[in-house]
Amino acid sequence: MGLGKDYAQQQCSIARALEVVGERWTLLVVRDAFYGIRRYKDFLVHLGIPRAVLASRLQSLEQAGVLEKQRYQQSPPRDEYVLTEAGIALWPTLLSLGKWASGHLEGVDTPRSFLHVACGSELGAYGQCPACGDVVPAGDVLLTPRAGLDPDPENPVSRALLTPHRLLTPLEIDHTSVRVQQ
Amino acid sequence: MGLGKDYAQQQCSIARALEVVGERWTLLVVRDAFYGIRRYKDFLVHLGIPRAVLASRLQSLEQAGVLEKQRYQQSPPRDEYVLTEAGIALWPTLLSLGKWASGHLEGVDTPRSFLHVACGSELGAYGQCPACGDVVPAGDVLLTPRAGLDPDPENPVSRALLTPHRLLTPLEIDHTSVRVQQ
DNA sequence: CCGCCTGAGTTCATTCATTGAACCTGTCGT
DNA sequence: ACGACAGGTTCAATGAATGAACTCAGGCGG
Repeated sequence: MGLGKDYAQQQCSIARALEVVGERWTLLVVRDAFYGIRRYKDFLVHLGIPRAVLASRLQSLEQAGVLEKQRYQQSPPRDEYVLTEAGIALWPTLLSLGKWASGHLEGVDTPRSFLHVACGSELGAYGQCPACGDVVPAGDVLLTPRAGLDPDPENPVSRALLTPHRLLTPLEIDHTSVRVQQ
Repeated sequence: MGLGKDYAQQQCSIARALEVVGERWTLLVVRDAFYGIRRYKDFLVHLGIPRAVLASRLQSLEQAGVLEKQRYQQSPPRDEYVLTEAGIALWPTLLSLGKWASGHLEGVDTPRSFLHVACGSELGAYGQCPACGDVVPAGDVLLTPRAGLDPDPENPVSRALLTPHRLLTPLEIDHTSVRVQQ
């Protein structure tokens, strides 16, 4: 991002965080990684992001240690992008952003719930489970669509997200008859 | 920001949040507002942001209901920008961003601590006080400089932030002999 | 009353980033 | 041999950010 070489900024950890995840599209890529999206094409289809920008964001997230490339087939060689431990640690940030928008912006409905997979209760603002009281790790969060979610039926990734789904587990996507027109 | 008219994005609360606070500089303006900065000139001096960009960000934050203009003198008429309740609700997001950078990025030291003003203990990742156990509201957080913080002595806002300071309370800034050269 | 100062912007040319479309590359199935 | 496919790169056009200069209204000192 390059906020300049100013002292105040380089020293502030919030500014440093924003240099890594503050660019346009970056946090949406990370969100999708939590949702179980792992492949270039699936990010492309789900986000509607220009190919060059996606390639650039995946590369900088990898360099920052947020995502990691993992080979999922040898030939042709294909990699998928998986959240590292540092990437998974962004979960509270993403959750609090989402909770903020649902609670404080006009006209934002909440088309998905984040539930504690063990007990089914909806997470609080800090990611804690109101029933158990504990902070729920991202892998134990169940992403569940709610009434009002209106996905693009042409979009196989949106369709796959209609099924309740644990964060971080790979999404099963039906790629038959999909053209990426971009 | 305008991420396009895609359904998946418009419906996702994280994407909606990013449309409001996801642009370059925006979250740093909000951070400074938590630090007690309220005036155009002080944001300018502290952030080193271009004037036009600052004016545009302050305006969109006001429109989004994150900041509110308050008149602090009648003549000449001067306003300051103060966080609304919705703006204050961004505190968990900012804190988790900062904690993430300190904990998971290379070479990020933590030049400031966030302490619970009542007991002096340092906040955890979710803004909770490890001693009291409760989540500390932003107004009860004491921002404290730590060893290694190396402010620009020419910058009166950086200087003012050397004193431990409660979030959200206006910063007292010595404006004598400051030139804004930009 | 005059000229200068201050805070809070606006204007504008230059530079930089994003966009969308087209193209490229290695491999596979047929 | 041929097309499809995943995962990119290239490139022209557009839009946003930058930094410097300018504006404007209201004090203030002399």
